[in-house]
Amino acid sequence: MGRTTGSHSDITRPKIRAAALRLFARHGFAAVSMRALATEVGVQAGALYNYTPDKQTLLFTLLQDHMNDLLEACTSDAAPTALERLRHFVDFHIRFHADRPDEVFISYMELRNLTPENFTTVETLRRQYEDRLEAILRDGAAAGDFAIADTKIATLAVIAMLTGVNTWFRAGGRLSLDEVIAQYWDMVRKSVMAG
Amino acid sequence: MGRTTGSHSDITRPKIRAAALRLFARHGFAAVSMRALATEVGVQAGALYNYTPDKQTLLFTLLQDHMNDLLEACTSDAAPTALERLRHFVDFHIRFHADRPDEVFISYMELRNLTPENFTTVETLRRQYEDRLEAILRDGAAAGDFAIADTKIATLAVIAMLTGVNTWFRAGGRLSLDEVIAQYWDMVRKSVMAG
DNA sequence: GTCTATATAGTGATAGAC
DNA sequence: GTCTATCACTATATAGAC
Repeated sequence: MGRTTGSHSDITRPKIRAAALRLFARHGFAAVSMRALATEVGVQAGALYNYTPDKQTLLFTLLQDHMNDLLEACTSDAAPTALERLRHFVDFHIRFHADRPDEVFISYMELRNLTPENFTTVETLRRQYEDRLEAILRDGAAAGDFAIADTKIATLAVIAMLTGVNTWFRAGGRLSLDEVIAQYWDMVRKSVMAG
Repeated sequence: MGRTTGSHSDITRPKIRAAALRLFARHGFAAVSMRALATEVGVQAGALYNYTPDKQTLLFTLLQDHMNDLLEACTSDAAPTALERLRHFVDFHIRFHADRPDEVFISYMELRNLTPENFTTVETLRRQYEDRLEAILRDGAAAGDFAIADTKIATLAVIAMLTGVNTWFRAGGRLSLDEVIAQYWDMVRKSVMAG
């Protein structure tokens, strides 16, 4: 391939992505204008449309990519027991989400700003992630290690608890991420354990 | 007092409140125009300004009222043990929030659309509510009934888990609210209990 | 208290020069 | 690929008639 002869695509595209994540998380999708986004990137508003057909697609791409990253990173743990796989899930979930506060925030707050079709797509991916945890809980319950009345509710309860870390955790704060994970693991483990 | 001679204040004010709650929850504060709100109420846009000085104050009032209602309803339980007070808190929290899905949704999603001063006010009220739960957990830990590494983290973990019910629970669904509360109480109780 | 009309500013998206 | 300029529309908030 020849030179890019002045193309800024490789530079501008990631800058748009980073600026959109930051601004959408800070002010909300509806409150961020394409002009404000362009200013943050350092281009004029019209130039953004070389990278996205419209504002909606820009939001959808951010959310879809985030969910795909999550599913790809959430590898099935090879551990033999459900308890060990649950421990791995808790550790993974907190770490992965703590690393991407803006993506996580937008993924929860801006779902209602997706078109119905785009919402369905993202929702399907989210459901797949929940199913990974539910499978662990069901296995543990079947083996008699866990005492869970309803695995679906337990799944949602655990994920809500773990994702809640993002609302307050800041690196360099009173507690390290390892300490936080240790306490959440203690609480999650006890909450599902049998007698 | 005399007649209201044609005043619609007693009718229009609650209609504005109800319409704002519904529309802000459905589409987001920034995405709802004063015109759209007026249409939902059944008046012209200008008439709304007889009831609120601006859109920001309208949002702030909704959130502030919600937090005040929450703090007023969350009466200190007279139960002697921390375990019983915790059980009361779990039951109260889930029921109160299940009754007000729009208020709860807006209170979490639209905090960033408050001015800094208004945000601080609402945040202070939210902190007071968290303190009610933290006091229970601290008492239980001091009595040796609970095994909690850090009461602040445990407080946030439990509240995140309980509030998560609102993201999926719908009256008339597979499970009754009583069944849901029973399972969440089981998980919360186990998660904080000692040995 | 509600209306109509309006001031002032901003919106997403497009066209065409370079 | 980015720019300038622009279209068609919408936004919040206000003024004054009734």
